[in-house]
Amino acid sequence: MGRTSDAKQKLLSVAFDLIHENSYGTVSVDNICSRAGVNKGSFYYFFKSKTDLVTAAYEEHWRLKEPDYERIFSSASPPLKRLGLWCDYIRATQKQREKKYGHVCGCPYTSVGGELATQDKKIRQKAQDLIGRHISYLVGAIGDAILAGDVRADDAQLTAELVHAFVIGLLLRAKIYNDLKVLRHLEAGVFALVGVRQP
Amino acid sequence: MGRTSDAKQKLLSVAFDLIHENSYGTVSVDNICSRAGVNKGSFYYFFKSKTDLVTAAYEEHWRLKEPDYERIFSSASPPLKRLGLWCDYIRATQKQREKKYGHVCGCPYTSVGGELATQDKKIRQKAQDLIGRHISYLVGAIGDAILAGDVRADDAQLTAELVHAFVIGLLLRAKIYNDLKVLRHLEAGVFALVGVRQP
DNA sequence: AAAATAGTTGACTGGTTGGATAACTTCGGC
DNA sequence: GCCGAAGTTATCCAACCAGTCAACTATTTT
Repeated sequence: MGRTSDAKQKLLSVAFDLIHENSYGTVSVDNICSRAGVNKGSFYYFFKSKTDLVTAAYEEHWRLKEPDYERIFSSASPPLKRLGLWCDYIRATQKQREKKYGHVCGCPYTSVGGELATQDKKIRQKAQDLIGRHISYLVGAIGDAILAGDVRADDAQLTAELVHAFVIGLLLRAKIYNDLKVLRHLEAGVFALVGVRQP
Repeated sequence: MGRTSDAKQKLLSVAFDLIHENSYGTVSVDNICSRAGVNKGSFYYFFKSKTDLVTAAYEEHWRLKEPDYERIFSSASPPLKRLGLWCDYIRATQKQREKKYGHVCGCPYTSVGGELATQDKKIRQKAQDLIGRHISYLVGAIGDAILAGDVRADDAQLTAELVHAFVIGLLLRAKIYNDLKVLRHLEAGVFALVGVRQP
């Protein structure tokens, strides 16, 4: 009952775009509202603070991405293949965003997580949460690779964390250099970290 | 001639601390001035903008750190030993800053570089510049390791870039998790990336 | 001691910030 | 056809923002 609206969805999507393209600190609630075509009063009807909006926007973003992760990390593919598909997916996503935003923008979760880690507990926790979900997909693939004997690594959780660190680091480099060529050696690094036996 | 002052140095050091502890976006010129005990008029006597201050503060910070890098990467030590010393140095620095700031703060250059990569060209370029100086030390050590046959890697520049990506990624993880334990496996990752032959 | 230089002061500007609010409109269910 | 829930609107605010400025003071050179 009552009237319906797509304002909330619009705010979530615009907030994600604007903050990913710029940064949390340089995007104001006014910016988000005017780009979304929503009044500020409506904004505070749906969200109790800027922090709140951001955590919701990132949660929503992951919700939309998760099916892709399910597909990529499906046990239909052999474990090392899954890691390769994941690398391809990251490159494709970054390429598409570069086109959309006119800039390489790196990893959305760790960008905002890093920016606000020391200042906003809720955002830091949401970043941890989303990172954890990524890592558990990696743990699955790396664990299977270990079982299959494809790989020198022996601790799937630890190795997944190192691989994740490498990938977000490479994405950060790509953002700072504004250059997708930085991502050329994504697989090389990932495979070196898991210790693939023979090319 | 004319009167002398340590206000400029004070501003550089306070700006570095405050921005590293928080972020560029949440630290204002007023914050920096009041913590440094300097009036805003004096600030704009020494620096023409906030951007200007930040690039100068990071340049100054590197100037003070460089002697440590000269020592760590001195060819007096065998190449893999240099990488080990570097990992120890990173952990020690992070530990000391955690104590000082009450928080794990990650890599100062890539934090601010990532925050402003899409928005402030001068800061992005300064970040690239400082990263480049770090990497050239890594290239030296990895190049020597390759010559000595210690390592499976064969392209020092490329490998140094991957190692750097891994390290800034791990530092970002440590910041987001506010936990130095994340850095426990720093060497493990670095050595896996360069492909050390036998433990 | 005068002139030139180097640094200081604090009030000021115009615009923006996150957030609040009260009156209003639109709608589904009865 | 009316009631209450859901969403909208315009306006307001105090705090804060980066940056400006003209008057002032301390120091060194001549």
